[in-house]
Amino acid sequence: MRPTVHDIAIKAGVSLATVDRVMNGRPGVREKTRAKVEEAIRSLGYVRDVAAANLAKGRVYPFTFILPLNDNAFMAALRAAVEQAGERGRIERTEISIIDVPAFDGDALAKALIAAGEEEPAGIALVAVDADPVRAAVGALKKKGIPVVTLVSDLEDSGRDHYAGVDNQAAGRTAATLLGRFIGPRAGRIAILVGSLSVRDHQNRLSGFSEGMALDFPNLQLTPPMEGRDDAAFAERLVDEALARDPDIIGIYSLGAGNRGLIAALEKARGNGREIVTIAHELSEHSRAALESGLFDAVLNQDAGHEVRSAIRVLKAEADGVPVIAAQERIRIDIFIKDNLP
Amino acid sequence: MRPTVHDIAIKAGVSLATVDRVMNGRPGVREKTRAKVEEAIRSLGYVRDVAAANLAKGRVYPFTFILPLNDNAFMAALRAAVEQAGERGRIERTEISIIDVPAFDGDALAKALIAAGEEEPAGIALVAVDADPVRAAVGALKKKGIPVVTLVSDLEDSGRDHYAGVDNQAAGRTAATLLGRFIGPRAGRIAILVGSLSVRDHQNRLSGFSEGMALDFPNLQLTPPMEGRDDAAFAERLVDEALARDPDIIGIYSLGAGNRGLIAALEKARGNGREIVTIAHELSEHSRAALESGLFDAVLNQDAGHEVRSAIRVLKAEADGVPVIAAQERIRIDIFIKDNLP
DNA sequence: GAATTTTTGATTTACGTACATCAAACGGCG
DNA sequence: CGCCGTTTGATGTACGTAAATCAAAAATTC
Repeated sequence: MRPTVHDIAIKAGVSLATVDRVMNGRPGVREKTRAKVEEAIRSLGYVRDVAAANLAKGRVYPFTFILPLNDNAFMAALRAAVEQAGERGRIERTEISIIDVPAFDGDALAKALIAAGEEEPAGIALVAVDADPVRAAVGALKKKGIPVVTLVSDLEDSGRDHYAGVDNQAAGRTAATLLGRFIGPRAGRIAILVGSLSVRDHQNRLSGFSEGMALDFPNLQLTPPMEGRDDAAFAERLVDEALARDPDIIGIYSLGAGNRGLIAALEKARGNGREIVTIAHELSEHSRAALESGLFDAVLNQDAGHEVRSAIRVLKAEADGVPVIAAQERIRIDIFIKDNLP
Repeated sequence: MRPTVHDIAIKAGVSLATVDRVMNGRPGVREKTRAKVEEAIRSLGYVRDVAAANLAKGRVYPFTFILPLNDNAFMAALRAAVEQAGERGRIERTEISIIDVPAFDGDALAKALIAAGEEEPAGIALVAVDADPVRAAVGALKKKGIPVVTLVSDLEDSGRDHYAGVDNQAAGRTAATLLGRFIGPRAGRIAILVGSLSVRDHQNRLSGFSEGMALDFPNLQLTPPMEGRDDAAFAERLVDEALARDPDIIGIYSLGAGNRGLIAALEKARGNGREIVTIAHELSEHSRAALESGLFDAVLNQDAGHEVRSAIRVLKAEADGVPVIAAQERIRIDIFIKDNLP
């Protein structure tokens, strides 16, 4: 059997109460006694039974997720994943509340963070916007001892405990390699469709992509990125026009949301006998269908469910003061082609 | 607050003892009363606090993992993942014991299963070998009410509760698409390196690969599979010879273990100015280096850690009679290229 | 209607930990 | 020595569930 607090007490030759004082950092224990107890803990290999501890504390973990009001498929999936985690949470003693903030608005996010901190939750997860007020707000939360995890989009130099998301620079490079190799030795131009260049993730993807292309595929030239605003109709027109204007476009990298418009444009191109090698981001109903029909050649994906669950695991671990298994928390860049769809 | 058994008792107008009888399927409750209690459970949305229940039961989950004595990198990783899960298990109240069996020996595996069943564990995970005695043994375990999960390699029509592993047929098709597209329109021959054709997973991969190639890449012909026995030196010689014999080989699909020999052969080929597009399985130290140096073009991977953790989650859920989240338990076929290495 | 069986209630203990309270022992100080 | 503050012990309650016991009530049988 695993050792319990009783065993510790006996081994250390003290009472249960003293063990409790040591274990929970309560005052009124002589340094010498504390050392004795800690030695007993070490030598018996005692590990606190977290379930029992939480039961005793009657503890629930109130976590706050701050999500942008951004209605693309990925954000919808992310929100759904958080809500689902909230429902499952009854078993796991988590109580997840969601706070909505306008998308890409650093000041609003910072305000929301501060407000969320007032409630003294056991942890906060946010889809970060790269702005100094946000950084400051996160710093303030950390100073209050509240675990903070960034979700999907990171925030460097903010003191956040963890980033539950993918390396977007690497994602861009991955797209470059796949696109270049799928196209082969042919020369031509590559169109790039972004959501908005004001978003940090997209910037990173673009820079990784440009770097990878320049390095490995001199036969391919990049056209200036088109900002589709994650709006299907608008993106469709942009792609239509680009393809009409430039017959040398043989590949497209779409690194934002709004795949529907792109798909519509590609369908028209195919109707005209033109096949464009295309790589897009985020697996959804639409991008999945596009993979299966051959309109998309590959889709890079970050699993929203994994990200949310990872964020919760990390927040819980931080709240419990338990170490996290880093390998389990690394969010992968998934490559999907028509054959390995889940 | 979430409802407790007390709330159920009050709501149903019965005593705690009766609620307990209903919840744990104990006898001595009239059908009418049982219905009343169940209605109260439903209407209050009661969910049993599993942590508290386990605490009360003093329950530990003794799980048995039956692993083949097979010393390739993947099996080593799998074993390590199981052992690591065993150590973490103290917190999660699992107690994992590992039983070794000779690789690919159906009779030995069946015997081990029966012996493991005698101990009445809370669940059994096995790397299945496709043989009737194994099927029968699994059937017997199920009849005893012991949850059974297949790991890495499935066993159809055996009544196992779950398969924690990838779809190897799909993996083969994925390899075909990647290899064909990386090679492009060139004509040539593809060499295939398997571990052993007596292994079910490899058969499935091969069949998926052949199918995918035949369908989409008529410019590429497959040479008969070489059996490398997962032995580095032997595989190296096989590949050396094949490349020397056949100058038209422009691609290799290695679907087994023993990547080291393949890598050595590819290095020599590169020395002779010959670049072979290569796709292999299982990410390891060596295959990772090969990706980075460009000797491998892609590696398909199943994450041993995910598989083990998934198997444990499922076994625990089965033991608790709790539903599993299917989406979380699906094991992906990971595609790695040099840019998205974890 | 009495005897018997089945169903239900009331109550207790336990799991491993947290937390609070009160008493006792200890130390140093004047 | 007595006083006072600190350290430690003893003890009890709680968390939500499991499991057991014994008594009481209800339903069934003859």
